Amino acid sequence: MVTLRQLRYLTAISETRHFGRAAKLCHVTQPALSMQIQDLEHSLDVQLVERRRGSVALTAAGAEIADRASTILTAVADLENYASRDRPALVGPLRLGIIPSIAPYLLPRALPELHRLHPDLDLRIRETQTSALVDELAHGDLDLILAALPLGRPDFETLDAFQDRFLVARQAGSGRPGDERIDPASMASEHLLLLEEGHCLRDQALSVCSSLSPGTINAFGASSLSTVMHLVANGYGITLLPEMAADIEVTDRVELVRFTEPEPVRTIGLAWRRSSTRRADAQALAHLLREVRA
Amino acid sequence: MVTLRQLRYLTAISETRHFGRAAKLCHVTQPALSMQIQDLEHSLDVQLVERRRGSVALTAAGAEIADRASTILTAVADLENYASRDRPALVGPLRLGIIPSIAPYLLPRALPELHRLHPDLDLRIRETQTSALVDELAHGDLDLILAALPLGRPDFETLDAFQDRFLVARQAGSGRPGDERIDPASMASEHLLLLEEGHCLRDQALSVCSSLSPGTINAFGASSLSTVMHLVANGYGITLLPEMAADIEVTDRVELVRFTEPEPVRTIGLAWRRSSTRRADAQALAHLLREVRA
DNA sequence: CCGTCACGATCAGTTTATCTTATCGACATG
DNA sequence: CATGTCGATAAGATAAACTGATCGTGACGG
Repeated sequence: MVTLRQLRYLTAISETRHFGRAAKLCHVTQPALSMQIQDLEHSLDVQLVERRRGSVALTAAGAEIADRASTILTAVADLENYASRDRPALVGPLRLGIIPSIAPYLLPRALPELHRLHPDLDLRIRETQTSALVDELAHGDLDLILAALPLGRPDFETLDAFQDRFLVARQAGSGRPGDERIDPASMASEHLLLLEEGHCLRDQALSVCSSLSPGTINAFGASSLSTVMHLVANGYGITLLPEMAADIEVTDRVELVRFTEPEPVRTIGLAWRRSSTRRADAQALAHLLREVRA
Repeated sequence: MVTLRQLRYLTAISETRHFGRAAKLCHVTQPALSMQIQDLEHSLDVQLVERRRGSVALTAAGAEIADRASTILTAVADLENYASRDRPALVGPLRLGIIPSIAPYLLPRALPELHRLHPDLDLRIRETQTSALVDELAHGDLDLILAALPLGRPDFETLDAFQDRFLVARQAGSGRPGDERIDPASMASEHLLLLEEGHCLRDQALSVCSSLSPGTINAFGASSLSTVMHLVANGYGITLLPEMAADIEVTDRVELVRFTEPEPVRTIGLAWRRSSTRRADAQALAHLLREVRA
């Protein structure tokens, strides 16, 4: 009979590729884990692990089973959390993922408030790009992510927090006086600086300026908005700046111009696994985010 | 710590609403089951079952947890089956659901052949309407269903087996000679006989004859095609007959007329849970079904 | 009003599962 | 060839789970 314990041990093997370390991960001794894996192999009648000199590897079947096991364990974890579904929101551990184009600008304002209003919240923050956050959320390594929506994941539930305008940032004094608004279509001739591949902000900026020919795009994307803005300040080009970053990234060597109506925006919101029970947390957090932004 | 055993026992309670019978279902004694349920309630810190005089009922939380438990147990069962994924197809137990407008016409031809070619197949057939089959497949009570596609379930994988033409069946001699084909739009004035609500064939017929006003539809749907055809034979109206039923349902008091091009068809195919490992079975079965139809 | 029944809870004792510690054997590496 | 790493195995301890007997409560019938 397959047990959850066996599945847990198998996923530990899958993560560590090492019996000893997997055992430590599961807080048991190595023989205990070895035996459970053997039991699992016998009850499924398939070899799951290749014990080779030097290192272990999962067989094809082992990888597939480990993958399914991981899904099942996440479902069980969500079931366990469901019990405490009507506890007050924002209490206890919460693993929150945030994309890099939000975290540095929102956290300084949100964290003090969050700590003041919800002192019992044990927040663990992870900052990385959307695709990694999505994977980790699906896998159960995160409880909630804050990113630009939509994510296109039917297994997630989402909640819009607010809209964030895109502005054009250019070197101070480089614009003709009097042109107060910029038409996205008119940006074709400018030198647009962008983040490197993988940042959703890059894709959003490109879709705002869809008329740009690929040749005018800076091939060497920067890895942080801060770097991009320093380039802008020194006249290397222009960029699209999310409004929420304006406070922090804008110096007096840079000026901001709004787009013509309808102004392009990105929708910032929260997402969680449908099977998890984080709606209350998401709603409370979204409310707080709207507050600190105002 | 939640265990699969506890989840199994809970689903048994959910199905039987009775500790004793649930225990029998799980092949344990009642105290064993009672204790596991109590353990589960303690580890989730929620009351799952209301022990009332006379009968037991699940609490709201209990119902939700039982539902999740059932999903998890299905996933585990599929994981267990995955091990034997590359065994020969159509061997061992296979629970197959078939809709009523297919089963009586295809089974007489398919079953002998199936038995001849796959003597080791232990086939259990369930015949009921699509919606029930879909629920049972999702729940893990069936392995495969044969129905009119699409089913609109992203958690299912499907395989088209063949197309089945719709024909018009009317009382013999009731048509004007020489009109060899019927235009779906021209059926507005006829008296269309249909199966009762819930049969997908009824909905398909209605969509073929979309121009029909609701008033001309027979309000008292029959519960079997056979009954409908007897009504047709006696001049009570006409009906749409799937071509595969023609052999069996058509007598010399009934005549069939084909529709004008493009002839309306239904797509018959197989569906299984994405997480299960029934593609090989489905492919083999679809192949055999195409053979016996030819 | 009391005996009986149905049903879930509880208890005691046994069986089974799982764990730990100690050790083995195979294979590297210096 | 000594040493270290790693997974398997063995023996005994501990924990989990089960059975069979029994209890307590409420329903029902005479």
